[in-house]
Amino acid sequence: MNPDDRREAIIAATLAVMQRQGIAATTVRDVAAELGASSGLIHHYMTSMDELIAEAFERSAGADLLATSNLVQQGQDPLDQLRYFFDSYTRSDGNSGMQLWLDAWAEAARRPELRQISQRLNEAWQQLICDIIEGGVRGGLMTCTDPVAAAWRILSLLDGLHLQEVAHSDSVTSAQVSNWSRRGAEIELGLPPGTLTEREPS
Amino acid sequence: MNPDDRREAIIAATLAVMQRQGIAATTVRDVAAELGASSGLIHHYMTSMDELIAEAFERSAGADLLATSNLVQQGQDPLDQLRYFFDSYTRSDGNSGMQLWLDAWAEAARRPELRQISQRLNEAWQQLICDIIEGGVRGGLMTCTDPVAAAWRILSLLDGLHLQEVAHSDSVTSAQVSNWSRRGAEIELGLPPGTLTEREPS
DNA sequence: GCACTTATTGGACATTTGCGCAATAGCGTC
DNA sequence: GACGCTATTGCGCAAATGTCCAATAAGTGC
Repeated sequence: MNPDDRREAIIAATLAVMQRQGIAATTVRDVAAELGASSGLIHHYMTSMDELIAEAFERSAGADLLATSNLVQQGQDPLDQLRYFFDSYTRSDGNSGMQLWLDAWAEAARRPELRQISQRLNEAWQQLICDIIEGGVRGGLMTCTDPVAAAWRILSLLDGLHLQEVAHSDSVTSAQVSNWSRRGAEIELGLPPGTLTEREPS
Repeated sequence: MNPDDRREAIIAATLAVMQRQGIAATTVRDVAAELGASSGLIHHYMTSMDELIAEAFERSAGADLLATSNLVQQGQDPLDQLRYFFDSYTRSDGNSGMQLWLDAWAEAARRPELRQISQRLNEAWQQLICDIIEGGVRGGLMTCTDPVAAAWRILSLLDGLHLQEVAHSDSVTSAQVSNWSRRGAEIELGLPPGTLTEREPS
């Protein structure tokens, strides 16, 4: 197989294992089994386990960010963009992605490569929200005196609620994450209740 | 040594190792070394590694909750209580406590006993905030139509910001966590800016 | 002093881990 | 068809880990 393709296949297999078992429980042998290849092959392409994990996480989390960013672009105005943002962030396609983030945040203190990636991606998420807010304020659609702080708050609120949902699904449900976070953003930006309500699937 | 004291000593040693190396990297042998005893002794008092970790985490996180709860009691009115709450939650005595929470949330999916404890404690934190809000609404000091949701939002916002501070200290600083979360609560509860500002250390 | 309980030790055991290495297979080039 | 490069294999190694267990030390009540 083409080396580049093989590398991609290894990363994809790693991601599958990571989503199924978590970062800490991902082993070279599991990845090899997922790939249907030998464990030696993984080391032929990757220097170390850490590199493998960091690369796989970046691939997954980066794709999510890009997807959301693209979806936001489709919004007609800042309010519409924010609605798209929440639709994308609170979509309920399993929580494997969020569990990965939980692992990454916890491991960040001890894995420098992973830390760098998660920090960069989180800042990009914040920037995405910040741009929407600044557009909304300019257009007179939103009220906000400190878009940077507000963007961090909205992102942190979402992450904090998602965290509860993933870690303690009995405490906070997926629907509550969606409703409560949207309502929080409405309050934050001086929007009437219901402005950011989820689109009805047609 | 007295069995009860010995048990406490084991838990204290476990906590020290957990804070130094993280939950996932805490081993029985490390705890034994920290204690200056043999590894067999740990298993003589604890059924399993999971129980050991869960108990140590509960001891630490439970003490934090109790301390904050006691401090909140000293507040003269709900606004004062909320101020005490933020003072306690955003105090900067190192982040080892928050790193433990990050580890616990990430591990919750894979360690049922730990999950149960973290869930119970998080619900208690939410309840603490919820009680303050309900008192504030009753007294006409705060505006809030859904105290349960608002309490989850304030807690999640704090956790989400702290998370950024602990995982990516370059992105969000301790002071920003304090300022931004207090401002967020003011917006949430319809309070004038500055109402929840940190007390000046006299 | 003697039996009995319990705290404590130190190491054995099976398993799992990341990683390395010698051997093999596959494929393109002359 | 021979050669050479590299992808790939499969196994082995050393280290680490949770758990268990037989042996010993230390009390403790009679």
